[in-house]
Amino acid sequence: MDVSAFGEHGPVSCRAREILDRVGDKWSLQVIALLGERTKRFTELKREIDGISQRMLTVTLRGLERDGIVTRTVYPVMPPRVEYSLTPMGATLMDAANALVRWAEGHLDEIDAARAEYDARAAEIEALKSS
Amino acid sequence: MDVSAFGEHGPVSCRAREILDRVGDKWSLQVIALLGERTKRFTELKREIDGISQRMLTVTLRGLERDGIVTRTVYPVMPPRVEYSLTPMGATLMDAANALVRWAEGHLDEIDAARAEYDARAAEIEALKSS
DNA sequence: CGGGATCCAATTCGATACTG
DNA sequence: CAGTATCGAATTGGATCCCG
Repeated sequence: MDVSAFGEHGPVSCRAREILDRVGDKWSLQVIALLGERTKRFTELKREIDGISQRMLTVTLRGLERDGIVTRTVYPVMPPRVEYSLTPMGATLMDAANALVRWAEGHLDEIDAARAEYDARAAEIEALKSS
Repeated sequence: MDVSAFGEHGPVSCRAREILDRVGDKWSLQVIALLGERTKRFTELKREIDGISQRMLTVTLRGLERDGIVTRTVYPVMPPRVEYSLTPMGATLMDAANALVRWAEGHLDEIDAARAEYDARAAEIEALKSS
């Protein structure tokens, strides 16, 4: 197991966490995934991401734009037309995130099982305490 | 660009987000990284993770344990001795997370630069508005 | 030593209303 | 259409105290 990728003892992985804050937040990954398909407009993204509020889509896109992961192109027409797409750096991020997404999909059942067992055991212990 | 790993249109990536919530939270990744080195005790982890409170270390470890990512071994001695280590599944998660951590480390400078440029441009626009 | 329980502050996020 | 602004609810996390 190669631990060095996380840094010697902490500080580096601490820096890495800043990026995980970005990609790991509630919506960024889905936005990146959808923009990986192709350039999309604001409303298009909002329609495709179930449950996101307009506010959070704006906040998420601004954050990704600030970090150089997506580009925002405004066409000065009426009504306004704004298009979002991944930067080259954003595309490489999507590739890296794929490893984690694949892991998640591949272990969902295992995790569900682990949770069920853990919760069952916790309930058992709870039952013992009241007896 | 392979988008299929994120699912057809949303629901799957939604499930995947549950796992990113786990690995992407404030401390899990660092805990996993440290346990990747070797089995460690509670206090050892607390000492090595800068800034973590005892409460959050407990909460983080419980969550990882519930998901079957770490094991918790209690030795019934006085004073108490509790050891944590990665499960086999936890080890594979660490491998997957490495891709993202490497990406983060490799793009920190680029992201910092993008942020600086974005902020500078925002400040410029702000200056224009007040003139 | 390894927590559990509680309280409090900060942050996050959704709903709503308004705008060029 | 694509936002901005504001408010309040919910969540998160730190500090503190206590216990076996």
